[in-house]
Amino acid sequence: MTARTPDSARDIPEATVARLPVYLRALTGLAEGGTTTCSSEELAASAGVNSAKLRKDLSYLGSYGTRGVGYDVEYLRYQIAREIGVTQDWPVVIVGIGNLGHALANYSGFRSRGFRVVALLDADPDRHTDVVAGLEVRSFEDLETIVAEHDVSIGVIATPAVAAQSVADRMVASGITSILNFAPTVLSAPEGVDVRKVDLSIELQILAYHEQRKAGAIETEVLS
Amino acid sequence: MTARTPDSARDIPEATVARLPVYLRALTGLAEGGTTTCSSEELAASAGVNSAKLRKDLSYLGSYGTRGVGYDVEYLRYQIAREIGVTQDWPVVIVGIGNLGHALANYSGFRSRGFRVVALLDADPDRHTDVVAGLEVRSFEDLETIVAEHDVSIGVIATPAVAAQSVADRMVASGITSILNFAPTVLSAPEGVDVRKVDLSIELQILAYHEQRKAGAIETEVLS
DNA sequence: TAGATTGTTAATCGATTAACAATC
DNA sequence: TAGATTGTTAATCGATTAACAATC
Repeated sequence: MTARTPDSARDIPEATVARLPVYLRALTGLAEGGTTTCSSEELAASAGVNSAKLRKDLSYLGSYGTRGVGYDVEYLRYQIAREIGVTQDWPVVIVGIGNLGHALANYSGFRSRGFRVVALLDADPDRHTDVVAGLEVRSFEDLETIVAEHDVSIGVIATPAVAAQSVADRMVASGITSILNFAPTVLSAPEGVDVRKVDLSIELQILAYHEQRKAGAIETEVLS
Repeated sequence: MTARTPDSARDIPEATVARLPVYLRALTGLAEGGTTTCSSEELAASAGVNSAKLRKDLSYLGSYGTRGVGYDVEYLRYQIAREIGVTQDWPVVIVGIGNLGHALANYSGFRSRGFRVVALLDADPDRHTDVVAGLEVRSFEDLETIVAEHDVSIGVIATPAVAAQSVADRMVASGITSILNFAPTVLSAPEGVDVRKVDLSIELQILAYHEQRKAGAIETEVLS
């Protein structure tokens, strides 16, 4: 009867969840470099966070370190991977095989992190002859069949903005419960369906905002 | 002598800055749909946030609404665009013209939001004959010349992870002060240089984490 | 034992939200 | 004036951070 119950994995703060993949990547890097043990200070440095935050984050998962020593790289890596759920294989479908869908289909970082692209779908029949990343581009009409066949729960949307909501609705209807949206539009989805958005131009706009303020500061200096 | 000084644009919270581009997009959508006036409630709905947060965010910029009436869509759109800095044109270079660089170069959302891709660079000479999105792919060696010529302050990195840090260093040396990094690695940059990261697989891992917990919840239900 | 480093506490900081006075 | 909706206040919530007791 210890204080640490196996499934106390319950409420990990969102901010921590978002950093776990970063720690995972850092640990993989350390392991590849031959490091077998590391301190919170070292791991924090390779993940680009401060060590207090790292230790606090890890404390939500359990006590996987050794005081006075640090963390076993391989052991911690496995524990985090298990916590995120990437020790298992996640089948994924990508809808919208334009430039971005093409890039996503070929992105090796998915496969190496537990995601397996099982199908590429596009509404445009002209694309159905294409083979991208070793997969034939199929009709969007095949969505339900594919989701059922491969037990897909994660869908990626890389269509134009106008099509995104109807694709999302159809994904939800077919049984998908997590959506990664690259289309520049806000999607609505029922309770229980997670939607995350990656917006390329928003990141650039945030940089522009700060850049503008830098320029402003210089102007002020020059004028004063 | 009002309470609102034009340059009190000073300290806008980071969380607010990150949402301004979302509001901008929502306003553009409303304008295209023919809406000329909207309430905070309506705008919040199309941006996918709650209205209290929206009003609080807008209050950092100034008082651009009318009590009892709402906001003039076009006026507010302009004010936000000005605040972000996208009323001016930002020249951008993209380094690394693989699948992702290709997609980024062709992404129309950049151009339409005040970003102009002035050059595509790649270290691989085999790619230097390619024309992508109407631009010739040039040698990475041309970076300094291009940055100076077009007064580029924003760089986009879409290279493999191993090359990213050296590309970033070279960008900084050439005068670039904002970097958007798509390579799956943590970049270090000197004080005064902003780095933002977009990591495709991290978003998918966050979804997997939540998906796994849904599955766990179902299992628990079945077992009980 | 002495030195090192974790895991946790508590203080601080920033973000969200509801409620409502101000005001069109 | 009455109704509507903003802009702001204040309370709450969650995230970050420094500091340090626990412990290898």
